[in-house]
Order: sequence, then C-alpha cells, then structure tokens
Amino acid sequence: MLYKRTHMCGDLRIDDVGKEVVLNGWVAKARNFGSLVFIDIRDKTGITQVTINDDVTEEVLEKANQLRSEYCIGIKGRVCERSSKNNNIPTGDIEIFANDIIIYSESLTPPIYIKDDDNVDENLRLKYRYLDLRKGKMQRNLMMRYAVVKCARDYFDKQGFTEIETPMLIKPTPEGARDYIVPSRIHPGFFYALPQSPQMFKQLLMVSGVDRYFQVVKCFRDEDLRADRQPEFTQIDLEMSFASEDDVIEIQEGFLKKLMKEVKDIDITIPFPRITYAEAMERFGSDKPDTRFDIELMKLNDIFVDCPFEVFNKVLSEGGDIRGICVPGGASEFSRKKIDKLIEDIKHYGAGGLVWIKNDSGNISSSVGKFFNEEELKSILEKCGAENSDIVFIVSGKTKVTYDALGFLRKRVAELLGLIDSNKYNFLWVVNFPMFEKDEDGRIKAMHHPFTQPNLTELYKLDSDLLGLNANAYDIVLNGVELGGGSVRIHNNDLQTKMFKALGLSEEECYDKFGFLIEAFKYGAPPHAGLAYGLDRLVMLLLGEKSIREVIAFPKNQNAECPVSEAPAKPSDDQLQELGIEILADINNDKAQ
RNA sequence: GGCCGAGUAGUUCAGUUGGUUAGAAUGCCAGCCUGUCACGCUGGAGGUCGACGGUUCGAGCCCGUUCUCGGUCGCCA
Repeated sequence: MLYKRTHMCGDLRIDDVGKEVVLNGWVAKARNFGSLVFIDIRDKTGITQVTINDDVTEEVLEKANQLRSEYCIGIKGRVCERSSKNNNIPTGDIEIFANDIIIYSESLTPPIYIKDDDNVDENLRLKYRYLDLRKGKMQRNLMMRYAVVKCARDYFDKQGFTEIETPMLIKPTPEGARDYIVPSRIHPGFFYALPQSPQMFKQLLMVSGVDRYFQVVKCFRDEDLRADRQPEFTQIDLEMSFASEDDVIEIQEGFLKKLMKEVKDIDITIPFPRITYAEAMERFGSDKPDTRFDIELMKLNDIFVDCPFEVFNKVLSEGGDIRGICVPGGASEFSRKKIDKLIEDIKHYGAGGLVWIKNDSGNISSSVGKFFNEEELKSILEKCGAENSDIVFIVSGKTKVTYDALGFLRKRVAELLGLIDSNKYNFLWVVNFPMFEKDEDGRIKAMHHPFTQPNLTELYKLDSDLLGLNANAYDIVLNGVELGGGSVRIHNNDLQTKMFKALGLSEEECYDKFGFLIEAFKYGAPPHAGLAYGLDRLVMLLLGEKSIREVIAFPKNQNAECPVSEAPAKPSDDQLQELGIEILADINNDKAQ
C-alpha cells in the first residue's frame, strides 16, 4: 500500500490550514506523551510536525507509539493551525492531525545522527552515506551542485556551445598525473586509461568544426588525495574555435556572473582583475592568491645588504631572497608559543626559520634582537610599513622557499586574526604563466601541457631561455582556490614540433603518444582556446564547505577507497584469466594455497 | 614515502601521579505522562580502552612495534 503524496514535508504553510494532505517521509523525531504523540516527518524539502491524539482509532495510536527514528512512513491527515508555533522551521505555524499512518519500512537505530550540526567521525558518515545524505544540509549541497550544472548548461547552450561526450576508455599516456588503467579483454596484455581530462579529444572536436564544445565530465587521476582532491572528479570542460584568450575570459566572466546571481543572489563585478603569474608570486607568494585581505609580500633584499645577521648575508650571497609580510595588529596576538607553531608549519615549505620583529605599543622586540639595536629594528619596521601593534615576519632562502613559506603564512595569520570575510567572493585571473618549469631532476617539463601556445612574441626564447618563455595560459581563481584553468592551444604543427623538441621528446615518441592529434592538425586546424572548471571545488566554495567530499554524493576516503561499496576489490580469478592478467591470477592462487 | 594529529559505550567525549567494579552527555530499551518541538520524570541494558608485545605487585595511562583514519608536504602535464 502506498499513499499518493499531496505535498512535500517542507511545503505547508498557514494558508493550507483545513486541507486534507498526505505526506511521505522519514521519522526525524518522535515525542511521545502516551496518548499524545508528536512526529517530525522529514523529506528533502524539510520537516513537518504530525500530531496524533486519542481522537484517532486505537490502531492508529498504537502505530504512532511504534514509530522510531528513520522509519519510512506515510501520513494522512488535516492541516491545522498550531496553538504554540515553532519559529525555528518554515512549517512551524501548522501541524497535521493524522488520521492514518502507514509504516512503509522500519529502521534499525541509525549509527549516525541525522542532523546538520552533528559531529560524527567522517568515516562513519561515509560508510553510511545513504543516511548521511538524508540530512537537510547534504540535500541542499546536492541541489546546489545540480543548480550549478544546470546554470552552466543553460548559459553555454545560449552561447552556442554543444555538449558532446568524449571517450572514457582512452590511450594511456605517461605524461602528467598517473593514469587509472583498464585491462582489455579483446587485446590481452593491452590496457585503456581513464581520462585525466578530455584535452586531446576536445581539440579534435575543434578540428571537426564543432566550433564551441562543452561537457560536464568525469576525470580520473591516480594521485594522493586531499581535502580538495579526489581520484574521480568532475570538470566543466570547454573549448572554442577562432577564440583568443580574451574571448575565453569574457565568456567565462559572463558565466560566473550569471552563476553567482542565480545560485547566491550576489552581483559580482566583471571584468575580474587580471594579474600575471610573476606578479601573483611576487605580491602573494602563490599562483592562486586569496585577495580577501590586504597582507602582501615585500622583497627586503636591499634593506639587509651587509647586515649584522649572518644568515641573511649568506642567503643573499647564494642568490636567495629575503621577503617579509607585515601583519597589522599582530603584535599582541603572536606570542612566542604561537610563533613557534608557525615556524614548525613553514618548515614544511623548506624555510629554515622565521624572523619576527614586533612593535607592541612602543615595545620593540625581535627574534634577531641581539643582532640589531632598537634603532635598526625600528628602521626595518618602518621600511616594512609597520605601525604600532604590528608584527613583521621575514623568511630568507631560495626564491621559491620565500614565496611558498610566506604565501602560506599570510593566509595562516589572516585566518588566525579573523581578517578573512567569508561573505566576499574575490574572483581573479592569473595570466601569463611560464611555459616550462624544471622538475626535481632538473628536466624541463610543460607547466600546463605541451599543447599550450607560447607567447608568440617571445618565441626566440625557445632557443635561448626556455624558463623565461611565457604561455598564453590562464587560471581562474576564487578566494585562494584554483577554480579552473585553460590556455590558447597550438594549432600549427611546426610550432607544436618545436615545443615537443624543447621538452626533449623525439619525433617517434611524439607520434607514439600524440600522433593522432598531430595528424589531425594537418587537415586545417582552427585557432582555438579553452578552459576547464573543477566543478567540485566550485560548488564547495559556493557552499562555504571545507572539503569537496561534502559536495560529492559518494566520495572516496584518503586511501581512494569507497567506504560504502568497499571498492577497490580483488577481481575473481576467472575475470583475471579472461583479461589475460595471469600473473595476478597466479599471485592470488599462491596466496590461497 | 616524510611530518603532524586522532583512536575509550551505538555516537561525541572526559579519564588526575600507574591503584577498588572505566565515567558523563546523548542515543537505545522499559514504565509514567495531552502541547511537545534538545519534551519531562523513573529505571535498565550497553566496553576486546584499535591490535600485539614489554616494564610493573598492578597499565586506558609508561615504553616499543603495528594497524586504521584525518590533515599536510612530496605528487597532482
């Protein structure tokens, strides 16, 4: 038996008083007075109070007394105005006097609380995700995710984009992130890879004349997990023919403006600020700066030339840098103990130590007080723009270390001092990324990917100054998080060949890895450019969540396992044999024996 | 792989210098209750203190090893 629902549990208001209604949902709470029972019935839209008293048949009252948390039930009754209202819920002006109850199914005592402000271990939440998702907050998160996707589809459709699916079973590439590998049954010993992104296929679609492509697409990367990184994640992926960097940026700004209005009802100003990669590093120590607070990095090399503090002299003589930040109002906040904690944190970024100088209501003190007299310290503070009650932090070392350590530190101290306005949405573009970078072995590799178009006025650097060559690549950054990135692509085979050469790839290697793309570009490739958003991160930021797991229905844990289904798992020996992976099958057999 | 943190009742946690039968809140079960909405009152059940080993007359607590989970660095073209 199933009652046909007339309303959702969050629908009914004072105007509905007198209506005969049917609600279906789950028991959120039962408050039992014996011959008077209150049931909070919940579905994804909210909660309504159901009241059962001894006006009903004994059978119904008996049923009401049986109800326990998370029983799935149907309620038939009349909407009445409440004598004492509950202002905490939107349906709080009314209640339903039930004249019948159906118990669709009973529930075990749930292992987690189904309420928004629970504080349950996340593993347990993930194991019982289907219960966790019953929470109003999680339902709202899923609905927000859908709203973002719908907004993207609507907007890009209007802009002439076509959503096209690209293959999930593709050719493995050793470049970039590790691939997830899928064995081929038809070709024993051969493997597919799951795509890290649809990059090459979307470029083929440009050659195909699709003109404007987009896709909401799963991508896979077999790397270690983070709060904002999952092995499978979703991109909003785009590519445009006959488009410049400015064209891509303009279209995206239109999208983000519409998105912010639709899902947050916030008017954001476009165009967004654009800063170069070099400027972002120099001012914020990060290629994804959070600009919601004013602390910026300062290069202090000149101040400390020939200074009494030997560490600084050594760093400068070795070609390193000295950089600092001035933290307004930080003097009294940062005790020795708190500073010690900060030092511990920045050592992760390779910093050897942290120098501080503070002016606490006229009292000047410093970790390098025995190397500088008070006048000198005062002078340094002044040059850093520090005022009364400010503290200056200084890091010395290799350029990258000063960027990384202070980039972290400026965010950390802003958090500690509460300088970050969580209602702000600071979008910005970081542009003009370097084309190449050196990996830890000193080899040249593409910073973005090898199909990125270098700055065409700097091509001479291909022969002389690879690391100085910039790319027509751009990232969209929101509140210190990289929301997405893209670039103008190379559409000319000569240039592409030069890029591969710069990366140290032989012609055979290139053909082996990217031959189909090179081949396609011989048939009239249009100039094109594109971009991809990390949907999970975007939704996370819009909701103010700290982890993308909060916006993914069934996320993996830190060991890349699915806590609900317990994937990954061992395939059967039969499966392995059939796939031609006998070695693994043999290992399984050995273990079994 | 490195570093940091956590692991005690279904859940969230406390547990002093190593010392009787390991506690609280909440949840659960039973009884009473007609206006609750964090209902109330009374009673009850519920524990391999992550695991293994060591020190000790005695270990939740000290030591060692290990497992699990989270954060982070490396990594993520």
